Amino acid sequence: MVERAQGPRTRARLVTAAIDLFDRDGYEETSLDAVCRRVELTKGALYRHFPSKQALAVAVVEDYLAHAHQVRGRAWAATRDPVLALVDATTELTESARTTPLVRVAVRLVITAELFDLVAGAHFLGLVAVARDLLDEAVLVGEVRPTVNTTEEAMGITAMLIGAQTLAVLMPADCDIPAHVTTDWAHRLDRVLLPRHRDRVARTAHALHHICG
Amino acid sequence: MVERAQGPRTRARLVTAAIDLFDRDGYEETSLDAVCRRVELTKGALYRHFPSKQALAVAVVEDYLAHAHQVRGRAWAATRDPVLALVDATTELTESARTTPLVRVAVRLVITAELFDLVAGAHFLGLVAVARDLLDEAVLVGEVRPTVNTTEEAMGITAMLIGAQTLAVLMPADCDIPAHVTTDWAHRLDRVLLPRHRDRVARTAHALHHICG
Amino acid sequence: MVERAQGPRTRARLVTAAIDLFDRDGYEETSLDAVCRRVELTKGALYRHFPSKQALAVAVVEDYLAHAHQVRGRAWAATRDPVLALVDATTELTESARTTPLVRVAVRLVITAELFDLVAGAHFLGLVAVARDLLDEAVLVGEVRPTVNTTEEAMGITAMLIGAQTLAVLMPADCDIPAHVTTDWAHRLDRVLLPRHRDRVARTAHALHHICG
Amino acid sequence: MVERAQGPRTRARLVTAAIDLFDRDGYEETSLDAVCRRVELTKGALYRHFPSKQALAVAVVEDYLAHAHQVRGRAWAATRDPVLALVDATTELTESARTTPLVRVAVRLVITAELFDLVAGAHFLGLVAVARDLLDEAVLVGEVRPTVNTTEEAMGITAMLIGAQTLAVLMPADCDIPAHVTTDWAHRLDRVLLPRHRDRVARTAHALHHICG
DNA sequence: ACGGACGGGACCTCCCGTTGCT
DNA sequence: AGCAACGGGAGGTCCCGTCCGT
Repeated sequence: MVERAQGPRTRARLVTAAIDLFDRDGYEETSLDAVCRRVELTKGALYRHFPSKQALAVAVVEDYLAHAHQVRGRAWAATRDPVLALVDATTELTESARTTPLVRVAVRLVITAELFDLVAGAHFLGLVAVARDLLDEAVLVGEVRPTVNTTEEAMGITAMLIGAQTLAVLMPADCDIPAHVTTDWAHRLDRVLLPRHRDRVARTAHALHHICG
Repeated sequence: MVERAQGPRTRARLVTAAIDLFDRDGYEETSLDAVCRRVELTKGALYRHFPSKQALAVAVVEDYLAHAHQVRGRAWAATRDPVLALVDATTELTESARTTPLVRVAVRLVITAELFDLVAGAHFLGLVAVARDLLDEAVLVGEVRPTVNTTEEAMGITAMLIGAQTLAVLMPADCDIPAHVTTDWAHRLDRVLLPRHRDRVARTAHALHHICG
Repeated sequence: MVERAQGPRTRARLVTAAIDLFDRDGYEETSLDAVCRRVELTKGALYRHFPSKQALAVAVVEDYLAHAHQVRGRAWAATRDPVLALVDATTELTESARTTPLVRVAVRLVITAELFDLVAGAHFLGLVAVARDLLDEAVLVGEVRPTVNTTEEAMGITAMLIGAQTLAVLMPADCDIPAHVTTDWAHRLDRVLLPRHRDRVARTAHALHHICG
Repeated sequence: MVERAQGPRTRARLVTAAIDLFDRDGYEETSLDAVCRRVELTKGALYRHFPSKQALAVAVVEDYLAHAHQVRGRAWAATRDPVLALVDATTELTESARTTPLVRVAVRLVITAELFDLVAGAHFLGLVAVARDLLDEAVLVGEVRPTVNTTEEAMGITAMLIGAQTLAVLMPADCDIPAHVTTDWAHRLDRVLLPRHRDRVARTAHALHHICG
C-alpha cells in the first residue's frame, strides 16, 4: 500500500500556512487568497479540504488540542503524579500561549466571537474533562482532601487557565502572567491536597519550585 | 435651531440597534445596512456618527464600561466597604453577562479577535485598576494582610472575572458559573483579608452569604 | 475477453444521456457530473471516451449529421429525383428541428458560440456540398436552367435552411416556420428549374403539394 | 445641475471593453476579471452595473439593436422609400457583420446558446417587426403586389438576414456572402413589387445597382 | 475500463467604506 | 444631518479536467 496520500500533505501545508498568517495578521485580516498564495494553491483547491474559512480555523484549534494532549502526556510521563502533571501542564500551556505560534494563534481563535459558538464549548469542556480526570486520579491515589468537589474544582482550574492565557496573549511581554498562575496554584494546592502531599507537590512541581523552595 | 438634540438621539438609537443585532446575530453576521434599516436610516447617516463598524462596537463597549462603573458605584454605596463592593460588583457583572444584553454583547465584543487589540487592553487594564484601587482602599482601612501585593491580586481577580464571564456567555444556563466565582472569592478572602475582617465580609457580602452562613 | 463490446456501448449511452440533458437544461447548464450520474458512471470513465466536454458535444453533432445523411438518403430513395430529394430533405430537417431531440439539440449546439469555430464551418460547408451535389446531379439530368450557378444557389439554400432551423428552434409552436420554407422553395424552383420540370416537381414534392396543388 | 453621473460613464466603458474582448477572445473565453482589468475596476464594481455576465452581453446586444435602428433611419432618410430602405439596411447590416466589431460581436452573442432564450426571441421579433412596418408602408405607397402577405414576407427577409449574418461571421473573407444577399433581393423584388416599381428600385438601390445595371 | 480524490479558475454575492448631492 | 449610488475586495460555490490507483 503505497502513498497516494497527496491530500493529507496539502491539508497540513494549508494549516501551517494558516497558522503563520493568522499569527502575523490576525484571523480577520488574513485572506484565503493569501493562504493559498503561500502554498501555491488556489481557492478551489483549498475548498477540497476545508468548506469554509472557519473550518480552516477549526483545524488549527484541533491541532492545538492535540498539542495540549501531548503536553499533558509528557507532564504525566515526567512526574507520574496526577496533580503534578496538572500543575506543570497548565503552566506550560500558559507560557506557550506567549511563545509558541500554534498555541498563541489557537487561543486567540477560540476566543474569537465568530468561532466562539463553534468551538469554544467543545474546547472548554474538553479542558474541564482533562482536569477532572487528573483530579479523580489524584483522589484514587489518596492525595486530595475529601471535601473537594472535583468537577467544580476542574472548572475553576480551567477558568484560571483561560483567563491566564487570554491575558498572556493580550499583554505585552513586560507583564508576568505565569507568575500569577503559580501563585494561584500555590494557594489552590493548599485547599485541595492533603497536607503531606501538598508539601511534596509544591516542592517537586517544576513550575512552582522557585516560589515554594 | 429647533432640532439641535437630534444628533445625540440618533447616535443612541444606532447603539441600541447595534446591541440588539449583535446580540441576536453576532458581530460578524450583523451588517451595517441591517443596523441602519432598523432605525430607518442609511449608511451615510451612520457614518456621520461612527467612522467604522469597529467604532460602533467600541461605543457599545464604552456603554458597558459606564455600566460597570455604575455597578461598582452602587455596590460601594450599598456596602461602604471596598472589599464588599469588589465582591458584589464582580459577582453581579458575572451574572449579568448571562442576563443583560448590554453586558452579554460587550463581553463577547471584547473577546472578538477583530476588536481584541483595539479595546481589550484598555478594558482589562481598566478593570485591573478598579480592583487595585478598591484593594488599596482596603489596605488604608486596614482590612488587608500586609503580605498581599495589591497589583498582583488585582490581576488575579480580573483574570477570574474574565474567565468567569467568558464561561457564563458560553455555557448554557444549566451550568452554574457564578457558584464557582463565589467559591473562589471565599478562598481568596482567606488569604487576602485579616482574619477578623474576613469573617465579617464573608457574612455580610450579599453574594457570599448563602455559602458562608 | 467476454466484455469486449462494453466500450462502444458506454460511449453510446453517454451520448444519449448528453442529448437528453442538453435538451432539457442547455449545454452550458449541463454538468458532466450530471451526465455521468445519469449513466451511473464517473468522470474518470467519461474521459476515457471523450477528451473534453466539447468533444462530447461534437459527438452529438456527428450523430445529427449522420441523421441528416439518412434523411437525404431516404428522400432520394423515395423520389429518385435530386431536386425533389433536396426539397423534401430540407423540409423534413426544418420540421424535425422542432420535434426531434437529436436535431433540436444539435442545431442549438452548432450555433453555440463556444462550438461555433469548432464545428459550424465544417457543418455548414458539408450542407452546402450536399446541396450542390444534388443540384449538379439535377443539371446532369437536365432539370436546371442553364443560367443557374449551383454553388451560389447551394449557399442560398443552406442559408435558408439554417435561418429556418434557427427560427424553428427559437419560436414557440404557434409560429409556422415550415410554411415560409415551402413558400421560399416554391419561388426558388421558379427560377432554378426549367419550366416543365418545375411543374412536375412542385406537384410531386411531398412538402409542397398542398400549396402548389 | 452638474455631473454626478459617473455611473453611466463607467457602465459605457464596461460595455466598450466587453465588445473589445468578446471580439478578440469570444464570449466564453472572456473573463469578467479581464474586462474589469481593462477599465481598471473590480468585479464588485461591475456588479453595481450588471448583475451577471449574461447581463453584460445583453447590454452589448442592446447597443447593437440601437445601431440597427440608426442604420434603418439613415437608409430611410437617404432614400425616402420603404423598400429601398429595407434593401439597403439589410445589406449594410450583413456587410457590417464582418467589418464592425459591435455588429460582429452582437450577432455572435445572439446565436450563442447560452443567451439564445434570453435575447434571441426579442431580437428576431424586433427585426421582423421592422421589416413588416417598412413593407406595410410600401403597401400604402402602392409599390407592392396585392398578393403579398407582409408578415410572412418579413419573416422570410429576417431569416435571410440572420442566415447571411451567421455565414458572414463564420466564413473567412474569401467567401462573398453579401453577393448572395443581393441575388436574393433581386429575385425577391421580382415577386414582391409591382413591375414598374421593381425596375426603379433595382436601379436605384445602392446595394443592387451593380448587378441590375 | 473505471473510480474518485485533487487542483485550477471563473462567477457571483455580500458588505464595508467613500463620494457628491440635498 | 441624511441620502443614494458607487467602488473595492473577500468568501463561497461550481465545474472542468487531471492524476493515480484498481
